[in-house]
Parts: sequence; structure tokens; C-alpha cells
Amino acid sequence: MGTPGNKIGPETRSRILDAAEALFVEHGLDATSMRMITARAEVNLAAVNYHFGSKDKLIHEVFRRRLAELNRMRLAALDEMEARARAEERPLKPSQVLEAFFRPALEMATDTRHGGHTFMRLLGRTYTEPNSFVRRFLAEEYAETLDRFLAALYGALPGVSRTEILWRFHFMMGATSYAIAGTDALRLFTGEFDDDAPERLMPRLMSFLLGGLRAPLPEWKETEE
Amino acid sequence: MGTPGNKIGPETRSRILDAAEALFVEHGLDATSMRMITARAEVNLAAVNYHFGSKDKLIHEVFRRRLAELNRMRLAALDEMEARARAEERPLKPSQVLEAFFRPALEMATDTRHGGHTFMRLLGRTYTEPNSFVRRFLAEEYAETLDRFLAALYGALPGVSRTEILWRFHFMMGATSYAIAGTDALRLFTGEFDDDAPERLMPRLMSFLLGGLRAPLPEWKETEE
DNA sequence: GTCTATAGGAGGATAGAC
DNA sequence: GTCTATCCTCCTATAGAC
Repeated sequence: MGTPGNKIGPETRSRILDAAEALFVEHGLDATSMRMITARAEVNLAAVNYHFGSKDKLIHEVFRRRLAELNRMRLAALDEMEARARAEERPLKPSQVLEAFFRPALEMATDTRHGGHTFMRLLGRTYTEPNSFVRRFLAEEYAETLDRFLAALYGALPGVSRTEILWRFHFMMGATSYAIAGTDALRLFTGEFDDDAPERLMPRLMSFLLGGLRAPLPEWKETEE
Repeated sequence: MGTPGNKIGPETRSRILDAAEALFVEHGLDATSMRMITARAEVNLAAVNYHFGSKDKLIHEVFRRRLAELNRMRLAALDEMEARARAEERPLKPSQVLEAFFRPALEMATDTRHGGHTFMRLLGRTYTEPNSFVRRFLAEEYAETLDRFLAALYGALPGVSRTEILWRFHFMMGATSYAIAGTDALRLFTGEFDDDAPERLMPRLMSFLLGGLRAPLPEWKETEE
């Protein structure tokens, strides 16, 4: 306000983060330039390097901020489910594990009151992106959460091999990623498309995921070969 | 060889396509420069603009070439399934529709003898990519195929609403995309991981997809609200 | 038809003024 | 701590030589 030059404020840093996040969602990481970011945040071009050191470190921080919150919610939900199961002296159900993992993601994605509701679209496509730098720290941020959830699934599905569960978890992440990226992509491919109320997405996705997770195991033609 | 200057040949054009495809898979569309492409193809920098007009048109042609073949195989498979169903005077089964759509994609992705086995990784992540130019022509290339398959699914699942089928189809595309991008991403997130024989991927994915597609429909809490 | 050379602009990063 | 000015690299595209 009274300060000379461009808009300054105690929240310069978070303005950059928000602007970068929005632009990454809209254009992708590579296609978003520092100039676009600083223009949108209404800060100087040099501010990114001053506050974050480099574009790569800014990217890292954009992801770290949201992932920390998302995984904290997921682990809290899993803790609660496990506590409830222990209290009732019965094992954890697969559907509870899925709820704890995917509901926070979908809520973050569909609740527009939440700051990061567009971030989930970015996250979903980043798993399969080739950028090795991003994938590496994504794996680090996820390590603990994924360990906990895979262990919970192993326990909830005693008859199923770990390899199979790993694959099915991976498939579920893919379906969820598309569910979140969802509406626009779907509309693009099929003109029609009226019903996309976000509150319907969760039951829709959950019933699909559960159906896939509990599907009969494929049989190997072991005899051949 | 005897020609002056750089390597020339009757297949300059396809050498550029192959080099571009490989680099797009590895680094992404934006991160791949014309210099990288022409260096790998061992042709001159100007060759891309000469043969294709621009980088965007080259991208388009990389996708068009493989998608045309993929969708031709898919439609042929669907034709065959429908002919068989007609001959036996019974309706088409959902599993047959899925087979016809997803098996050609997985075969293209896992059969290394096939030229485009890496292309499918690129395709899977492109649906959700923000680049509007690519998404637009992807929708065009897919229009006919998607119409045929959605119609077939509507017929095979008479009790299920079109909206629901559309969503589930979308979820299945997501799961398949991750299945194809698959192995490296999975390995990255979980150290362990031995069993990734590609011939096991198809039954694995199909049983998951079928389970999801035939899952009980979600109930709306219509009474509330 | 294919290559060489270069134009013209955008990218990330930084040195030094204030 | 923030801004201005600028460096150098890399991009796509093209004009003109051969």
C-alpha cells in the first residue's frame, strides 16, 4: 500500500505459491514460465528466485504444501477407522481403507471452498508424467502414507497376494485420477453430459473401486508355458 | 552414405516420426525440442519444418499414425464380437466389449515387437494433459470409436443409466492408463516388486475392470437434500 | 529437395542499485 | 528485502545457398 514500487505484503510468498499452483494446473509445469507466475501474483520477476531459489524448488514447495495436508487427512482417517475396528473387535474392511485414502482426495478436489481444489487435477497427472525430478520427490512425500495403506489392505484382504493388491491399488489410483481430471475430459469426448454433480462423484467412484478391488482373481494358465 | 551432407534416405519422414515419438514418451511434448528430435533422427534441424510444417503438426501426426491403427484394431475386434453374438443369437456381453476396447491397447503397449509399444504410455497421460491443442484433435480421432463402444455398452448393460456407464468407462480408461504407464511408476513408490510379467497384466486389468463395471450401483440419498 | 545460417523472441537466473 | 536491468541459453521458424 504505502510501500514504494510493486505490491508487497507479508504474504508475497504464499501469493507466489497460489499463482504458480493455478498456472501449473491450467498449463502444466513446463509450459508455465516464471514470468507468467510473477505477473499473476503481481510480484517482481526476481521474487521467485529470492523466496524459493529456483523454479524447481518452487514446484517442489507447491506440491509439498498440499500433499502434506492431504496425507495428514488420509492417515487421520485411517487411524480412526482402525480404532473403530479395534473397539468393535473385528478386522478392518477393504471399503474402510478405500474410504480413508480416496475420500480426502475427492473432497479436496470437489470442495471449492478448499484452497487446493484444483491442485488434485495437477497431482493426478503428475504420477505418470515423465519429469523425473517431480516424480522422485512425489515418491518421497508418499512413502509413509503408502506403506500404511498397503499394510492395511494386506490385512483386510488376507486371501489376496501382495502383488495383486499392489496392482489393484495402482489401478484405483488411475481411475481416481481420471475421476478428478474428469468432467472436462469426459465432456470433450462425448457431447452429452448433464449429470456431474460433484456430490455424486464419490459414491460413483467408490462403488466402482470396490467392485474392482473385490473382483475374482484372474487365473493363470500355469499349465501351459 | 554416398549422398552429400547429413544422412538422407527415402524414410527421412518416418525416422523423424519415430524419433519424436520416443522422445515425447521419455520427456513429454513440451520438454522435447526440435533439436533433440532432429539430432536423434540424424536429420537436419530444418527437416521437421520441411516435412511437417511445424512442431504442432508433427505432434499431431505422431498421434494420428498410432491412433488410426489402434482404433482400427478395436473396431475390428468389436465387429467380430458382435458377429459372434448375432450368430449365437444372444446379446453382447460387457466383458466382450471391454476385451475389444482394452486388449488392443494393452497388446500395443506390452508387445515390444510392435513399433508403438512405448506410444501407449504417452497416449494415456495425454487425455488429462492441459495442452488444449492436443486434447482437441485427440477427441476428433476418438469420436467414431467411442460412439460405437458406448453404444455397445449401453446395449450390453440395459439396467444401467447412460451417465453411469459413461463415468465407469472413464474410470476404466484411467485404470488402464495407469496400468500401461505402470511398472516404473509402481516400482518407484514401492521398493519391492518382482512380478511384472506383461502377459499377466491383461488378465489382471480385465478382472479389475469387469469388477468395477459390474459393481452394484451407488444409491443416492435422495430423501435427504 | 535438402541443408546452412540466422533471425527473433522467450526462457531462467543473477548482479547490483535502492 | 525488494526491484531494475541484463546475461546467456535455448527455442521455433525461415530465407536462401546448393
